[in-house]
Amino acid sequence: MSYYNPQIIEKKWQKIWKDSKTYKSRVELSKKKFYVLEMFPYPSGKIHMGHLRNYTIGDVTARFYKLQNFNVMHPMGWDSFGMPAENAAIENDVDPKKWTEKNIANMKSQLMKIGLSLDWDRELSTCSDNYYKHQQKIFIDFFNNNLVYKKDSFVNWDPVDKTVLANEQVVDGKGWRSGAVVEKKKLSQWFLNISKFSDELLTDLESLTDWPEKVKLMQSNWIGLSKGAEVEFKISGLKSFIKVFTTRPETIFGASFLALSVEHPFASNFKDDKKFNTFKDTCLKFQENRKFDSEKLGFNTGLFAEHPFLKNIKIPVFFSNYVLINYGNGAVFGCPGHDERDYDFAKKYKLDIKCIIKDKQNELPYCDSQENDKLQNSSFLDNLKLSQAKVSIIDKIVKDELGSEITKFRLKDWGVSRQRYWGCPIPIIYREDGKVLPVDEDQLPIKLPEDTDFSFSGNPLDKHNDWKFTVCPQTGLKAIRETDTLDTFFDSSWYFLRFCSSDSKNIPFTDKEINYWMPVDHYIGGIEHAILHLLYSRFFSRALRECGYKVPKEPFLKLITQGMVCHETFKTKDGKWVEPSKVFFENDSYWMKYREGNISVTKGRSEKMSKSKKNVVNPDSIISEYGADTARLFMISDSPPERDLEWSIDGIKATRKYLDKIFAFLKEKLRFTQSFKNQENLTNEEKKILDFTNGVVDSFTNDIKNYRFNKAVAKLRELSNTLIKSKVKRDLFDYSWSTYLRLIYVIIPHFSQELASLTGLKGLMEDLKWPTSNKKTFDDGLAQIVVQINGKKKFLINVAFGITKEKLVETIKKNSANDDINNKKIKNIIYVPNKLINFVL
RNA sequence: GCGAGCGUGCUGAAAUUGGUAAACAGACAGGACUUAAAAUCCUGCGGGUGGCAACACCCUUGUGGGUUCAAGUCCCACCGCUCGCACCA
Repeated sequence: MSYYNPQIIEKKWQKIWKDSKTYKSRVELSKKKFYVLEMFPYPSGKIHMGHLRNYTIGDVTARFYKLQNFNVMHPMGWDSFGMPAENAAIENDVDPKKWTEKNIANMKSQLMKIGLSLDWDRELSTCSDNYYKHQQKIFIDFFNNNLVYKKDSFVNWDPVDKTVLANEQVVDGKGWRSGAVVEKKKLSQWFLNISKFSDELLTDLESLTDWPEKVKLMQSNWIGLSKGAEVEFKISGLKSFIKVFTTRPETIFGASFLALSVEHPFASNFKDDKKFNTFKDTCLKFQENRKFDSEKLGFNTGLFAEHPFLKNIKIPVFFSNYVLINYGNGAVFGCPGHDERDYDFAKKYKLDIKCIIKDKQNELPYCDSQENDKLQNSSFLDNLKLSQAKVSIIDKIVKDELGSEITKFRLKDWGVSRQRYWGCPIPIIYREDGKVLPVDEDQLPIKLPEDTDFSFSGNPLDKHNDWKFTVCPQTGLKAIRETDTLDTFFDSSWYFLRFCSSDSKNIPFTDKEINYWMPVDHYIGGIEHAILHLLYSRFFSRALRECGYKVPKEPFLKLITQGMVCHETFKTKDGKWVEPSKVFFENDSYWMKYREGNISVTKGRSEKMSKSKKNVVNPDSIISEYGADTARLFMISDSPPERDLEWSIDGIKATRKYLDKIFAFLKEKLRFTQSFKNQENLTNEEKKILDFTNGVVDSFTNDIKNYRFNKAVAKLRELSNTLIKSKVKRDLFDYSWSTYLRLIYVIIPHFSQELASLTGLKGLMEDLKWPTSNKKTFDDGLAQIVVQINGKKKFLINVAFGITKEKLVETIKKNSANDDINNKKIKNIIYVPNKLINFVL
């Protein structure tokens, strides 16, 4: 009979924690704060393994720092606007709000069962007007500070979701959620002025010393700085100038054509040209579906541009598909000698290919230049090194007022308009006199209407006349509400601030609370948010500061990006995925039961759990069958957090077995204690056990601090293995096992608390704080030394600690069974004190 | 194409940052208990050679080279995998 019954004890302790508000957090100025945050979930209705892993990692952290005497805040909320709710409304005729609330209730009860040390009093939900009224205020602040603006623009239109996508939400030309091929559509959109902070967002990455390098690099690439110059080319016979951006202005004497994007403003000169319009359509299609190097297309305008420095040189002007409107100026000068793309283009259209770098005539296109390369055929730049030439050409460009030195960023402003119902309404009205005005703050929140018809395609708000038509309260003039809603990334860009003041009624958050709790000390979530969510949040902090809010520039001090939860996959011969639980192994191959017989299946690689690959395991059923503590312990013992975790039901079973064993053993034998006083008269074995226990306290503490949870667990298992086998006196037994329980508490709190309570602890483990080690209590005066010959380990020897090299060599020679040391000539002896000695023969 | 990271037993991994490779687990195999199975416990588990045996010796961190008394760890080249960006001017 198993003594260990997680179903009962987990419920019991969860109730006690809840009733006694154990995890409630308040500002306490006298205590050091610690803000632990896991990325809040979208309430899909069910938690998945990724959640379980994420929140377990966060919970171990939160409990650990709490016991280390920090004032810990560990909140949870819901990223609850977004398309699944609206899709449910369209498909199943349910109210998005009710649908969402039901999902939240469901997921919350699942989260409760994990036993997380969350402060539920701070719970927030982005779709509640209690949250989004503050968000609307923030939007208005942004509006009044020129951080948001409206512009007509071609947008990425997702024909399946019928909405606009941000550039970042387009992956390989397809919608990030729907997977549909994205189309271009012109709409008037709200944009956040994130590019205003490009420079800052980039350089401040350096200050994020506790972020993974990988994430910083991804952000840095995304912001995409390039330094160069803008140069103007005059079009012969016209008054027009074409401004060109280049990172290699020193190659300007190699220019033999101009290439413009078909979306460049200059194209308006050809808007009635049928041939051009056909060409433009072709180019846009090419650009949308590009995979690798597509063919370069050219449209010769018949016009020529004047070279800024060579008055008698005229170069042809083309439109081409290889020049993109959304980078630089949408126009380049072609330098085919030293740029592969320009080279391809020039070859195709038989344009001049000039070599302007010395001795490279036979290596064209010569693109990656060397430090010592010098220029030729370049007028006043001849014989200069490229780096020198760059400086002098920029000087000249500036002096002659032909252009300027300039830095460009890849980062574009963030389009936040969504033609959707289930999002935060944008608090703007369009008055009949043409004015675009923010809603008065005393009218906030602008709530979503609840009687909405979802039977049309497109945006339901746009069709909801009662809601849409309004009047301006100041003037009484008729007005129309903005019917677009905000991108949900807007919602998640400041929720961590709101957690600090979740009950603040009139303002989003208070200075006092922000000042105390922010920044988030440890932020834990998936690597998939490395760019978007984190970059937007960093932008929000800066934008809010411009509006007068006192928030830190960088919201997240330390970032932990957890890996995915993976599971094996199986496929039938005709390529259908098969649930791993249906597969069995027999006669050296894998089979699945199918009607009467078995069919053979092949094992694929382990992949991220996903419905489509049928390799999902539901954490809720694992928790009800094996217990939350088993699930928690398994989630962190196999792999370090940032790496992918391989799901294994055998691992779960074995973890449960281990807990069963320890529970039954300790329940009978342990008397819980916090101290061990009687240190005299210990046997050598007992001394070792005591030292080992203390050593584990240190290593475990360090491993948890460094997010090496798997090592922390290994060390604890080593301790329990040792303790089970050894016979030590009662006091020491109690002390070592109690220490074990106090450490493992942060991982499996119900288990540990229950055992401690059963064996004598009155009260909560929470109140005991973290165990301290007494460092090395005993010293047997010996050092174990590795004896090597030519760098290879031969044997170990125990000698007095601190022994000199000479004494050690003497001892080894006297006792050594290895003839080589005594007989062969020793060339050299390397001695690492108290550790290792190497005889070089 | 550019950038980053990784490569250790059958598997997940560890190795105090240049000093005993494989800690801790999982799978598997053998044994004990049992009429039997499950559960539980014990043992083995990188490869090779020799030995009845306890054991001894040798090899082993993707491949090849280098630095060093000493390399999984540092350097160079190659192979393979993963991720990010990609006609970015």
